Amino acid sequence: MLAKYIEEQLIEAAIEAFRKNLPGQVFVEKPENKLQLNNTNYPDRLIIFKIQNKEITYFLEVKNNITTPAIGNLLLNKNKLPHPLLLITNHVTDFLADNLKRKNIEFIDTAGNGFINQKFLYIFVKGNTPPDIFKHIPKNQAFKPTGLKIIFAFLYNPELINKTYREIALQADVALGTVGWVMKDLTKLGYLVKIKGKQRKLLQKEKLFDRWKTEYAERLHPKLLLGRFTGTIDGLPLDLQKNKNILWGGETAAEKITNFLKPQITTIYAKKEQLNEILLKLRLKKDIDGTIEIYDYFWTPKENDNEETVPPILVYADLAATGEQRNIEVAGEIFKKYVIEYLKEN
DNA sequence: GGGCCTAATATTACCATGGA
DNA sequence: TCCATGGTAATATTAGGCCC
Repeated sequence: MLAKYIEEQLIEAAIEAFRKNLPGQVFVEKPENKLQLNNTNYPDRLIIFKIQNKEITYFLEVKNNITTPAIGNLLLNKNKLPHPLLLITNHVTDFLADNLKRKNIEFIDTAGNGFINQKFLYIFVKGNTPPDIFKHIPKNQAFKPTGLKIIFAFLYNPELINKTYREIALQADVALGTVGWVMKDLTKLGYLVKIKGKQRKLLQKEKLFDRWKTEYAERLHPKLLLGRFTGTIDGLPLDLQKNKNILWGGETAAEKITNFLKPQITTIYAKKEQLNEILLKLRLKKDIDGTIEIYDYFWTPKENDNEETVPPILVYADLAATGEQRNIEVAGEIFKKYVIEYLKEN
């Protein structure tokens, strides 16, 4: 989550830059009252453009940087809203501008680039560079890779929230000191409170998950990739499955859960130390363009967990991260059917 | 591409506190 | 007093940018 003052600065700068593209034609209003939206955690504000006696209302989605996974999340969210969604971001590169345009995601950035596609107004500007002040915006510890591991551990196993820092560090596979940083951050951001003296409680789980899945895809998921391979896979090695050391993920897991998707990429999550054994058993060959991806199995499975796929929250995050329309639709189904269970407030 | 420098991030080791 | 726990300063590691 961006700090509020940075978010405000981004909005102001982007609007100002956008105004310069159309001098004298744009008026902006920001309603004072925060909106209450059913079944939607964000965005929490809207913006009204008045152009040539016509008016359009947008919900705002503010991002420091926009990436493929973030685009996937925007596609997931934009159809839930009663008004169109306007992305405000630091900088949209030429490539990204074309990509957003193709996916009909409207945006403006601090450099003056933008894409507006309404019946009475069409604007597409790209190629401008942003001002220096927005180049380095600090991130919260909670949404750095180790923090993301901890948040996942809490969402996957809610009981962990009231374990000791040492137990949390062990389960999430991070250092003890990291837990302290992350807990402090989550409290500061309003996702964690202490009740009845010592009990901890996770708040706004859906909002936290929404943020997690975006940051996971951008910051942790790429780090977990152990390699890409080619070969033919008929099934997972049974002995490794029994020990819960190897699971299907991504599109492959989505296919097994929903039967809707025909996977183009085979995704496997496995313990790093067993990679060589897996490659031998499945006869896989390293290939940077291969369609079999193996990721590091970074969490600790629950005792009673006997699934052959990774937890649905991870399947959902993996699908959203691809930014592919066909995966986004299946991700939506998985959310309604499975993910929502993990996000219930207790 | 390699070497260097710097900043960001993660871990380790230690300290303070509170309860038994 | 001892031990478990939460908290944090110091240190190590990693990543990214720049120059040659």
